[in-house]
Amino acid sequence: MGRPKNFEPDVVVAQAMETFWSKGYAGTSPADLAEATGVGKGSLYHAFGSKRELFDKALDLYGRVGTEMTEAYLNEPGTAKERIRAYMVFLVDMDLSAPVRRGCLAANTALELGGRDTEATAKVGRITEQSIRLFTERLRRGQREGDVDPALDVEAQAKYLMSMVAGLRVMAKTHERDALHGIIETALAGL
Amino acid sequence: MGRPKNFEPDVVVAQAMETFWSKGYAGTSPADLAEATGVGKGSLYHAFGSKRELFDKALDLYGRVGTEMTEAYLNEPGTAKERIRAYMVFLVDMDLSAPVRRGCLAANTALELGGRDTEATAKVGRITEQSIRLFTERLRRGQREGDVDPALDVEAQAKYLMSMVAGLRVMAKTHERDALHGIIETALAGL
DNA sequence: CCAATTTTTGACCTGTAGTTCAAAAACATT
DNA sequence: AATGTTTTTGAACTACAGGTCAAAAATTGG
Repeated sequence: MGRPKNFEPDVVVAQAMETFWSKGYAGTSPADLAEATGVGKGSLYHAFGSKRELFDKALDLYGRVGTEMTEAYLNEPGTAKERIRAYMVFLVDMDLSAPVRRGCLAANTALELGGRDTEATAKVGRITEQSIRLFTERLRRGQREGDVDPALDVEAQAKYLMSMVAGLRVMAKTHERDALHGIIETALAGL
Repeated sequence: MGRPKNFEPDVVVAQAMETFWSKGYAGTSPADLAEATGVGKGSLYHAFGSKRELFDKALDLYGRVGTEMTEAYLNEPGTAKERIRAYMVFLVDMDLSAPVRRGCLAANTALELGGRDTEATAKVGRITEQSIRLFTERLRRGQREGDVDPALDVEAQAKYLMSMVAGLRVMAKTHERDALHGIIETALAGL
């Protein structure tokens, strides 16, 4: 009962995510969010409480979608190295093909809010850990299947790969496709 | 002639740099800058024109200081690998020992303003290129001195190292010293 | 159709960002 | 000490950020 919502909360969160992604947290105003979602400011506040709470949901969504994509890429047929390379190339190409170079929402948040905003930082930390876990699992599987050196310290390698991904997405703000692809090859030479 | 300034512009730029570094560009208000520098808002505008122009000077200073430090670290006695490792460890430890995790001003700027603000992005790009050049030169020297494989593609390796540094400084927002040092070791295993 | 409930709308409010400016202050020169 | 020059000070101003609220609108149940 009651008047029905004329928007889908999930799609509003997704639209908000896009906006925060493009403009940053501080750079996104309630008016921006209203315009991006097509929902009135008042309604947004009624539904989500505050800009910050909406951002939290957006960041959660980003983490879920990112995890799904990572999982999907890593688990397609191929060796661990091939799949990790494909994943990195995908990320870089995605960054570069977007009209505005927005990088990684989690990394952006870490750099914009990190240190001051403990909750946001913790959330980014969890997203990061999740990615590291996926890399770890994929490398272990590679060891079982024989395409990854059994002596490799997979935990250390996974953290290294995570760091690599973060670095690539920073570099994507200033560098071109060829340079980035070259970095990927260099980074994976040891695998 | 005329009333003398009661502040050193260079010092003010340095203080502004620290503030932007800690709080980000959008997160730093003119009032913050006045407090950090001890100079009245009006005087700041009189001397620097706008928040944006002051930020430009701060970013330039950051680039110069960063380049000097990189040069100093890379050129102390030791092999290329040893010196690059020492430099990375230094950066990470510096990030971690600061009371507030502020990362790298250039990377922060790239992520906060990158894509929208072309001039800031270009400036970050130049700082990045400078670092890459220093890595390249140090690796070449290593080749001459016999501690770096002569077959190594030093340009590609230098870009890779730059990306690594960027990644490490993002990771420094959420991870601990041990993990970061581990990443450095993994990253340098191929050298 | 009335009551109860929930959402929307749009006006409104407080605080601060970013900037400007007029007047006073501090110097050098004559 | 009067003049010209440059800087400081502090108030003032516009715009917008972030958020609140009262009233209207849209629904369901009785």
